[in-house]
Parts: sequence; structure tokens; C-alpha cells
Amino acid sequence: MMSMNSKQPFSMHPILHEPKYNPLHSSSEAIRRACLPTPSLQGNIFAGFDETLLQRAEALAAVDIVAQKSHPFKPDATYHTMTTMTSMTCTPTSSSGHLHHPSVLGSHHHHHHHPGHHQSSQGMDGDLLDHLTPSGISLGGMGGSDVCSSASHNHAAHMSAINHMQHHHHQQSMNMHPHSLSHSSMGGNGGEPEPDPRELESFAERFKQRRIKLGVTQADVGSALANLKIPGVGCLSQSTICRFESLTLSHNNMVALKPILEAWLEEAERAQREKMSKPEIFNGGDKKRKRTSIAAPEKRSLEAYFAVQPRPSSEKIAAIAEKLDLKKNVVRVWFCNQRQKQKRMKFSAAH
DNA sequence: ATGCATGAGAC
DNA sequence: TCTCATGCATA
Repeated sequence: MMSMNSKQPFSMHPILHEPKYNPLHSSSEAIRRACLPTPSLQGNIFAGFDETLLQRAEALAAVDIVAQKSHPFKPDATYHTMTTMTSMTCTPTSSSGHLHHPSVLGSHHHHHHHPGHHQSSQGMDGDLLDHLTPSGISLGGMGGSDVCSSASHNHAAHMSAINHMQHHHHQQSMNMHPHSLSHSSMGGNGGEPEPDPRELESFAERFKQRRIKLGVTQADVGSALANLKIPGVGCLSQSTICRFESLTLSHNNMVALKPILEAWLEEAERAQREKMSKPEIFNGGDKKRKRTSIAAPEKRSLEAYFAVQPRPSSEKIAAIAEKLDLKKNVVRVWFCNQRQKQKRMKFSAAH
């Protein structure tokens, strides 16, 4: 058996809502748009985006497909993993009813109306999609830092400090709501105004450096955040920490998270110093969501469609879904995520 | 590190 | 319905 997985927080249950969350929605949008280069395909697209273009896109995709290696995957190959990993929540009461309904195939409404938006410009920058990060840190650094669960793990020495602060208070379920993380950076800025992309970039790098120095994993950081007891801030996932470090979050998100992570860093280092100063030592059934896997050929087609029309209407999505033999919702979500990716942190490229 | 997904809030 | 912030699951 080699099931040594890094336990992840798994405790996000939207509970607390800040009075209001209104980030620089439109402003950021405007910025992004302004930064995005002009597309090459635009006018024609809207003129007659129909079967013709769909087919063309598909044809292109097909060409690409054969040009590559075909995969043995099937269109709707999904992985079933009924592993029972008793992971707990940060919430002490552990009564967080995670109501996840993976089966969302009930999207059969075909209203043919789309927002009056005109995302005419959505061309592709040179290096748009993903960018690599010079991260060489290993993921399975250590083996134990369950925040709230008192799992029996051998805490490495370098983790002591952090575990220390984690074990102290795991009382309130102050899990911040996803959307409550923000800070008005659109008007009355007076607290921590640092919309500087460069600043964020350097911070992210320093953060990672220091984090590693502390011997803490991204998951640990995410979990430990809850112990900071910052109003409206709970724990975050390894994913988010990772994305923060690699700058693959939206600018607003980066800006919002920075002070929080900064606070954690300070605290963690303080704790470690404290530990160093004193030669004391510490001794230290549920169903899982299924992740759909879109096969390469289908993905290829989706990308082709996306290049033509990043924001297909509900009906287009349905059509595409049928052609590719995928659930409509899967296709819809794919487009959403694709848009996010395209948009996300296009900052670095523009700054 | 990243792909696919959920959910709240904005349109 | 879309966007955005985030997350679980997985490569």
C-alpha cells in the first residue's frame, strides 16, 4: 500500500457571507479587455457562426487529432473512485453538510438568449494558456499536518512550529466564504493598497521561498490560515496556495490573498523563532466527486470551437455537446473554465 | 500543478 | 447565464 496522500483541508462550506462583495468587477474587466490584443477573427464569426463554422472548427480539430497520437480514451470516460478517505473539516462540529451533487445533468433548458455582451475581442495572445513555474518543490514533503483532525501522523521536526499553531485553536468554523475575500480597491483605498503587479509577483516568489524554508507545504499553509483567525478568513486549499505562488489567479484574487498569506508567513516565522529559542520538543464515508476527463480528441474540438466563439450560446453548447457526445453541462463548464484561463492573470503578460 | 466543478452574486 | 473565487480529484 502506498496510499500516502496529503490530506487536504476539504472544508469549504459557504456559510458566512460578508455584507457585500463587490470587487473591481467591471473595472478589472475593463482592464483586461484593454490589455488584450485585438483578435483576428471577429466580424465574420458573429455574422454566420453556424453549422458551417462548427464543422470547420471540427474539421480543423480532426486534422489535428490525426496529426497527433490518438488516445484510447472514450468520450465520457470518467473515473470512479469510491475511496473512503475520512477527511475531516476544519469546522469543529464537523457537521458541515457537504452537499455536493456531482450529477448535474438536469440542464435541459434551451433559452436562446444571451447577455448583451460583445466579447468581440478575445483573440489569443502569444503565450496565453498556461505558463510553467520554476517550482521544484516536492509535493509530498512531509506527512502530517491535519489541521483539525487529530490524525496520527509523525510530525517532522520542521513542522513543529507550524503544527504548534495549528493545534492550538481549531475552534471556530470561521470559514470564510469564497466570495467574501476582497478588499475595496476600487475607490476608497486606505488599508493595503498595492495593486502593483510587480509587487505581487515578487511577493509570491518570496512567499514560496520562505514557505519552503519553513518546511511547510502548500496544503499546510492553506489549513493553517484558519488559525490566524482573521475575520472572514478560513482555510484555503492547496490549489489556491499553489495558484497564488504561481500567479495563476486573477489580479483581484491575488491582491485579496496577499495580506492574508503575508500574515500567515509572519506568524509562522514568529512561531518557528519561538520554537528555536526554546529547546522544547513536541510529540507529537463519503462519496467523492468524480472528475470528468475529456479525451484529447474532444478537447481538441472544444478548443477549436473556442477559438471561433469563446462564448457560445446555450444552444451552441448543446450542439457541441451532442457532437462530441459529452454532457451539455460539461461543455458549458469547459467553456467557462477556458474563459477564466484565458483571462486569468493575463496580467503578467501585460505587465 | 492543473483539469473539471460548484456556488454566490452580478447582469 | 456568466463571472469569479475556490475546491476536489488527479496526473
